[in-house]
Amino acid sequence: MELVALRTFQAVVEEGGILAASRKLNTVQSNVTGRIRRLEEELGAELFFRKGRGLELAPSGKVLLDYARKMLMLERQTASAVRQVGESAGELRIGAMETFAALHLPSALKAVRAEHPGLELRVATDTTSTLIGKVLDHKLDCAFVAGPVIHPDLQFDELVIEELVQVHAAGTDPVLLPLILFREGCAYRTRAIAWQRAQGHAVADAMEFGTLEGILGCIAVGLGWTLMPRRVVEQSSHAADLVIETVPDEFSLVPTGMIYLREARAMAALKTLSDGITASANRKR
Amino acid sequence: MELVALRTFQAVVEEGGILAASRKLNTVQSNVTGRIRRLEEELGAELFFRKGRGLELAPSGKVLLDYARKMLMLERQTASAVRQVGESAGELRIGAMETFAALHLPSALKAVRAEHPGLELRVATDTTSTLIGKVLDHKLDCAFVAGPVIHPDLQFDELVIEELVQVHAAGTDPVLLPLILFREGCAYRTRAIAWQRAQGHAVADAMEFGTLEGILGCIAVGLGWTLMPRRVVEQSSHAADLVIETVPDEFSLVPTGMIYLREARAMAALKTLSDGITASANRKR
DNA sequence: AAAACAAATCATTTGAATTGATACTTTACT
DNA sequence: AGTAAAGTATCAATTCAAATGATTTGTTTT
Repeated sequence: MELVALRTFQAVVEEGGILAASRKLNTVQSNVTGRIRRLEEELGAELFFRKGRGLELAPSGKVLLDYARKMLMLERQTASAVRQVGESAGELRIGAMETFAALHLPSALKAVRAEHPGLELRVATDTTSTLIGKVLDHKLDCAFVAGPVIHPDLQFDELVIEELVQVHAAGTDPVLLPLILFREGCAYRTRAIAWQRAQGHAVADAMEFGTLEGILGCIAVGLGWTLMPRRVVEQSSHAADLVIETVPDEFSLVPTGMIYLREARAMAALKTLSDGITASANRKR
Repeated sequence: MELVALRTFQAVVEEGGILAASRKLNTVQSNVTGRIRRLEEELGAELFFRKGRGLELAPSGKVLLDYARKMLMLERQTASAVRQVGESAGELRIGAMETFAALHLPSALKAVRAEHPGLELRVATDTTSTLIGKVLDHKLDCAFVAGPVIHPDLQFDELVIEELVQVHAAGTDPVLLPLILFREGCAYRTRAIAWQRAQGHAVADAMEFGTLEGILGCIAVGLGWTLMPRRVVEQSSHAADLVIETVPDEFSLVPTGMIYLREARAMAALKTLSDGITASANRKR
């Protein structure tokens, strides 16, 4: 099976016919007919029902269409990922949860810049689950996420233990307010919900929000409450308006660390980076 | 990019050289050299470092290797999935959680057999998450899983609400015993753990076990406790030795239903099947 | 220095995919 | 019914990209 065949097949389905597909693919009709026929021979399956004029997708075809889409998607990803490696030589692509980026990255990045002056640094913030996927796909060289992460291809080095606290505005009662959280996949989300359950509170409708300062701003004006690392709240520009409540250890303590592919390039820079994190964490303690 | 190129690339990496790869692929050395060179041109990346005699995988190559493996894996899956469709004409492939299979399937299958006499029935038991994957990959026509399932390509029809109860052996204290559960991905697992947390109990080390009767057997001799649908326990051959404790609604009630691809073939048989389930559930109530 | 091994290069060949023309089938219109 | 239009299948001729086999270049090993 070759990808040309799958590209052709997909075009026929999407254009609704062989002639239309041939135009889209800049080739002639007989060519498309032939490629489809060979694909059918190879798979030993009838992909289309021939109806004199026009085709109708057969059951096998529907199945193949799903897989063809996956493969062609993967082909595009492959090409872009491999090209990126070249472009990202001398580049360190770092991912981090937004809270982590705000709290720990700045000083650590300074250390990396000092030790590896030629290295360009890129930082992308996202949720833990998305970051894990991006590291696995070589889209990022490393990422700072809530742990523990257990995966055969990934190394997880625990660096700090983050203390989550409950935050709400002065003069409001969090029990009555909705939970405000990052979008789907946020590692603190499950903690917040588990804690609520444990307290016997129904979980109030959770709002989702994209940015850290945005969440704290909403909370400061009394729109809701959230669970967030203590130091993030203390550093925030809204700190004056916010009330911090401690949370039992089993819900509050989150091991947080760096993940990277076990067979990583740029090991030296990664070491500098993680050392920078632990150094700055110790200074703050 | 074509799959021959990726197959060649993979062979070179795995055999550790172009000559060895050429032998494996039943072709000549210059051929392999050419395919690799063209792949490098197309991707605009150096995949190997040439060291006079022998090659060394370059960073871009490492990335490509990961993706090549994924694609070639997907190619095999594609071929087998498409071939299966042909073979499985006149076949209904059903997946179910083991508990569900024991409890609800038998009578429903009888109904299907009566209405569609020619249809061959296959049943595979697995965990909810695995079953979802298999339905998405067209490996199964439908599956009975713990809901709710929210996915753009899947239809989830809720059929029954399962009541989970705590089970342990007469004369034992479940608080002191380990939790016994199905393997990773079991939908009742998170329930059991959430409930334990809510009660303020530490979650005792969970044991994992493959079969339903196996779990109940272990529990009957006092090895642990578990969370399981009430009717399964009542029907079990070990029922006499087991003690049932009710669990608060928010942890015990599990919406359970049938999933299938929105664009499913064999709609008629699926309807018969789900009707059979609801009919038998009503009879039991 | 010679032998052995591995990869790159290149002229030549081969064959699988493409082309272009033609035949066939259904649908739409008069 | 008759005809035009639109779509697909088939097939001989062609083409071009990939495969071949021999040669060259470079690196280890002895």
